[in-house]
Amino acid sequence: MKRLTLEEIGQIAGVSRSTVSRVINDHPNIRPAVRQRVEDVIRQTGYQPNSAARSLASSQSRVFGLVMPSILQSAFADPYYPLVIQAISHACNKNDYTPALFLFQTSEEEEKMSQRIVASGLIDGLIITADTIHSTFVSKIQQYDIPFVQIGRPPTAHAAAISYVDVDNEAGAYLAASHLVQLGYRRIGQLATAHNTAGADRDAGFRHALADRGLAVDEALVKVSDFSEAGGYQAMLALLDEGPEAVFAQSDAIALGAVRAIRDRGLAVPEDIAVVGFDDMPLAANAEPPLTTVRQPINRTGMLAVETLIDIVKTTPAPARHIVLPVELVIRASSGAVN
Amino acid sequence: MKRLTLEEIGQIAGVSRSTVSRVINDHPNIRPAVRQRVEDVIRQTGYQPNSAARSLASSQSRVFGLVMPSILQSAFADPYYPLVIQAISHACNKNDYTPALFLFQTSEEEEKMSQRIVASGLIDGLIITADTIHSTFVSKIQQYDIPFVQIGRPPTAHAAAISYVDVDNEAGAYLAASHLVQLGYRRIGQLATAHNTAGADRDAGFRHALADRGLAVDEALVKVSDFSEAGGYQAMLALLDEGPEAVFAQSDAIALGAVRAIRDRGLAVPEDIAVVGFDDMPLAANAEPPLTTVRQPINRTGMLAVETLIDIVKTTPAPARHIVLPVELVIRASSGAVN
DNA sequence: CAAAGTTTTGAGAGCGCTCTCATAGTCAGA
DNA sequence: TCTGACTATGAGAGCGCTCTCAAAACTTTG
Repeated sequence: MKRLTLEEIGQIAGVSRSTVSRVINDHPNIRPAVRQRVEDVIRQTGYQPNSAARSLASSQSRVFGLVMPSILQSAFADPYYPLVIQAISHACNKNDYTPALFLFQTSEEEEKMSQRIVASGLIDGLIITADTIHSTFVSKIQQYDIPFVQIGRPPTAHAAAISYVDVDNEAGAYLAASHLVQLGYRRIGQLATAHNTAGADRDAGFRHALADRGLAVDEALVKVSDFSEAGGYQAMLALLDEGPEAVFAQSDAIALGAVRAIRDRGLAVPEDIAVVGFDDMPLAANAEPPLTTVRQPINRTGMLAVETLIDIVKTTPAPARHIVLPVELVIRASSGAVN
Repeated sequence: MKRLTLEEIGQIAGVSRSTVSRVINDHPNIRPAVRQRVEDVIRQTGYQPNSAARSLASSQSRVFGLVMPSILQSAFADPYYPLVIQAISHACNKNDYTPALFLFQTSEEEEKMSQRIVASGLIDGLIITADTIHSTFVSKIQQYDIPFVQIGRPPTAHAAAISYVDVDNEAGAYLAASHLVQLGYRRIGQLATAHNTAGADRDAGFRHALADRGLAVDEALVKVSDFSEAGGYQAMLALLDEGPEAVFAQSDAIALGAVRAIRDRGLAVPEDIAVVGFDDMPLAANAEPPLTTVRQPINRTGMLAVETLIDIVKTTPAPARHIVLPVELVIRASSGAVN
């Protein structure tokens, strides 16, 4: 199955290379009959334009890089990332872009790859996620003129200049915490996370909710975890010593770990301690008890990240775009509101 | 930061484009002094060869496609896949290849993309994983001359002609089941899976182990699950009615679901029912109780898949390579062997 | 029906590399 | 010092597209 060229397709269809190129790129001003004829030949031969030649001539590759600058074992264990990857992959497929994956496990790896990513012309734009507050990747990438969008709000200092797609973490946490207050719980704990803006925003929402209802936040009831189930388990064990009535976990994985810890101490959810999570991962609904949680639209997040990036690539230089998607509270048994 | 070309690097270093090209591609027969001078200029300027031009001229892109032909929600929920992706990404980084991600959620998506993947020249080779027995992707791809390796054994009918990297699922299951028999359990159940060769091989190992020790397999004690925690939970619920003393789960996620089901019925692991998993995911060690399981070398699997593919790309046509990696039993508390 | 405009098509250069082939440079041996 | 055998370097074609510009084919209009 020898690979054909534009020239050969043109020969078969009796037109020039240029005309075939016009048909492929959907240019106007082609006689309908000619367009039809060319399209038929393309379909029959299964012709696919050579992407190297294309990107050399047009200087764009239709490849996006999906970058996760600081992937730790524990970070990738969070089922959130596979879902994001899936969403982005789907959005790329739909828009005729190819997603290339760049995961960095060490800073040497990051260092080595950055240069390649930025300067080889292989990549038209970057979607950056799983970035931590202390990461230097974004500031490094900003020095080059490669377009990028971040998933999740960047640290405040840079947020204005960077395009990003985020979910309304603060509102979500506010919803979750308010829910617990309204159910009558007073000693409300939080399983928080560090070094990421999502965690910071969820923390802020949690605090606002309590404050708005006249409750003081007892710092002893706030424990720091990572985003894993195991982290949630450990943090909850510590929290249990403080005798909480309810707990807001910053992710579903953390919440599940918390539930396990609570039960291992011989207590029941929600009878003894109510639990609310965040994310609404598939496993939240299947958990025992089903988890009250804050649903975030991962698919839309991925889709919008890709579409925004396409937009930026087309119109560079463009003002930074900031998209914040709404979230919703999903009430299930773990918070004690339904039985 | 304008992008430089070979020609310009040559000008700065006082040599021709050809010589610079030789330096970059590590050709012999360059005076050490010249090579040094050129390398200095490259380093100082941060020059990166344009990858489109490179692949147009050399007709290879140094991009591999990572294909998951039939990704269901539940399949991707298995923490196994993120780890495989991570391993492959790492191996690609190391070997100066870029991994492009192709996840197909529907067969239309698969259809649309296959042609692009195969004929556009963007991709030098394919790593295929998460393929089911009924998938048609591999047979479709075989009609083209694009090199590929599969992760996991293909169905027997095609296995001989296809290069793959697998782990010794049968031996692992044999180890796991033997372990349970040796501990004195007799009514040993299995939480199995369908439509995948790994599951079939683990099933075979399970049965051999029982047979070798004179135990008959009670088919009522074999329940089919998918690879998710929720699936394991449901299947275990069904299995519990048959009164098993021990259970071999075909994955850690399934095992964790099983543990949850057992406890929900008020029974204890391992006191009432022993549980053994497969995979040795990070969460197996952190589970409560820690999970006895079969460790498979995911990192090596990914690394070998990439290295094998590189080899095949270089030497096409090449005989199919079959690599089967050893696994080992990791004994923890859930099987009742340690307390 | 000719002139002027408009639409459609083709020719040709060029994108930044690789790779072959020819030439310039180096060195040993006579 | 000159010749033959290497080794090191450069020139040039070509990879398969896109895109500009000019020419050809058609329309419209006075």
